[in-house]
Amino acid sequence: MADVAARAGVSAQTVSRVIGRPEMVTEETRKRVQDAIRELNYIPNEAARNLASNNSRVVAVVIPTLSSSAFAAQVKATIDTLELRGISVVIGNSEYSVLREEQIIQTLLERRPMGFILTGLHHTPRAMDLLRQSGVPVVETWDTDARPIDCAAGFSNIAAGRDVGALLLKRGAQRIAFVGGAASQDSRANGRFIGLAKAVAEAGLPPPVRIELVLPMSTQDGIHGLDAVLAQAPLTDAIFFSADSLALAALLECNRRGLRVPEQLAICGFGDFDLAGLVTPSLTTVRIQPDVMGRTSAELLLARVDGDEAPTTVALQHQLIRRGSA
Amino acid sequence: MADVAARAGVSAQTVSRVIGRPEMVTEETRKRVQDAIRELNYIPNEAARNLASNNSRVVAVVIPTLSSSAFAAQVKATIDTLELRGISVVIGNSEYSVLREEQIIQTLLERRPMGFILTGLHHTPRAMDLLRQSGVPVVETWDTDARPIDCAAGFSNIAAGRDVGALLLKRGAQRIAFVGGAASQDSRANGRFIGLAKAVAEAGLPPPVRIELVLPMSTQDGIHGLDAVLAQAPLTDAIFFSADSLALAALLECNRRGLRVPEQLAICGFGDFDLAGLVTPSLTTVRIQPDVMGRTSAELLLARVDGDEAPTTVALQHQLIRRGSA
DNA sequence: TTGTAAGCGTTATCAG
DNA sequence: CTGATAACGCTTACAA
Repeated sequence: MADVAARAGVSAQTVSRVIGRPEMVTEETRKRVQDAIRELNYIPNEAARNLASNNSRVVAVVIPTLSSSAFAAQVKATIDTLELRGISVVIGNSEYSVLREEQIIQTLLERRPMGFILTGLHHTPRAMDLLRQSGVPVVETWDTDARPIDCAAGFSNIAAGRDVGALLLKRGAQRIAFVGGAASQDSRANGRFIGLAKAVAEAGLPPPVRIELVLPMSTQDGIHGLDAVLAQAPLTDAIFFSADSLALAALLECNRRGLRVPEQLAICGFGDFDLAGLVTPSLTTVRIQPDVMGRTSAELLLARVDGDEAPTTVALQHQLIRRGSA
Repeated sequence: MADVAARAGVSAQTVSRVIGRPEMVTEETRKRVQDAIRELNYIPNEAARNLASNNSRVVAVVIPTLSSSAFAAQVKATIDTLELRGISVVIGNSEYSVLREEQIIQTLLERRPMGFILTGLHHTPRAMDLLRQSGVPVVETWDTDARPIDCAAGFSNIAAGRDVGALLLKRGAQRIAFVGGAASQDSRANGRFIGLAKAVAEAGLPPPVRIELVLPMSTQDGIHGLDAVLAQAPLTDAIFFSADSLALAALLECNRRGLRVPEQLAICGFGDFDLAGLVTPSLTTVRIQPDVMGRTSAELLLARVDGDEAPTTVALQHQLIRRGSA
């Protein structure tokens, strides 16, 4: 920066201004400085900037995994939104473990991020302490069924589960099963189960059979879930899978086995993956727009950072997509 | 840090050592300092560390998009590998544009990353200049068909395309078509086409029809590609799609239309997505292990940073997965 | 509008 | 093994 200043015949401070608040500098001076910057290929040192200005221009995003198209889409939208403001995103993978999440939060805190975007409302007490003490804004996503630390941009898994239950019942299902990530690892999936169970209970039917898959899970686990359901409750006439990947695998497996969907077994997924509408029968599912969640959570965080009076919870709506499989 | 030092009755420097090189401090002193750190909830300031040590502990990863399971898997593996060493990953989304990539590289350079992991071997001249001048190690992925800036961890798209061509020909295909991202946007897909065209030429057949899709593309585009091929070359008997998502969409559409795969139309994808083996007929495709690429590129970068004599190019092998669709 | 001085919180370096 | 001192490259705050 000193070199640039010398070359432009100004002080370092003026160079700093040209970079940070160009409008504070005469057009002529500005031009001279910008030329010098270009000629010297000067690239500001962000660490020095952070240290002096106490602003990292970094947002930390912690998700359970990147190998789910929904989380990937969410993160992509977050990155795109923040990139426009010159903010970088650092990603933490918790692998569906709140303990790892805590560890990651602690490490990322060293970068003094402008804020955290977390997945879900459930974290270790220590993680919440760390967050609170540091005073960084926190946006929680994917869940609005409990009180957020600070604010949230998500949807109600319970409501979504209940809607699925209602649809399945309306379709005539009597013995509904649920296949999803273990409740202890995935509280969002658990919320969907709770909603489903509520709808089933209200209809006066016995509680749904539940298969808990150990996370991280693969698409293949959809077949394992199907098998587990059929082994445990052979009369099951409808299965709600907590993710489309699982539902799709199961649906295709049913086709292969000659098990008629939805006549013998109705199937409902969650997430509305790209292929959901293309398989036969097409997959009934729930659309949640992870990209909107990614963008909204970023905007909410920015509003918090700017001190705007941001809403505590942005409730995104899920949408039941009724297709052929249920 | 001063507070911690005071509380532990040592100098700030000793606190720094306990954090950075604990082995240089007596066990007793170390313990005292660690207690003080815990009691005061001290969290080091990474920006100050970066500035003083001239080491950002950040690696920049630039990919075309995160909404492709292959790139997501790659990035996940990279994050997991680097996390172990306390290195954070910042992600840039180029949206398949080398211009945006250049812009992103310039911005990320401000963070003085330990290195860059880029996608492909094709970048703007200015981007390459920026990289060279900054002197950061660069690992390029997804392509080994040209000379890397620094080093590469990828596979040969040309070889993969050629293998697909050979398989399709062996299967009896006479009129092969290719559907993939526009060559100007996706040089990797272009490589696959080149390989395919080579195999076809060697067999003495007319060059394959080629449909270029504008990126970013959706799964649905697989159907558009299929339609475009059939419109342009109705006698086509085999299509090579540059991504499984496209191939899967097309395959399912063929099923719906009663177009028999592979009898009337053989289909080959690329990437071996989760569902590839589950559809009927199962999808013939090419496996490339993006997770291995993500891990390997990270390791290669670390080796470069450590000054180890790392190989210039790590050639990962693709694997033809012959299934039912071709 | 521009410049000067004083940090920002840490690590490198050298001395003890 | 531990401590003192001087950076690291920039921005804030104030002065001119």
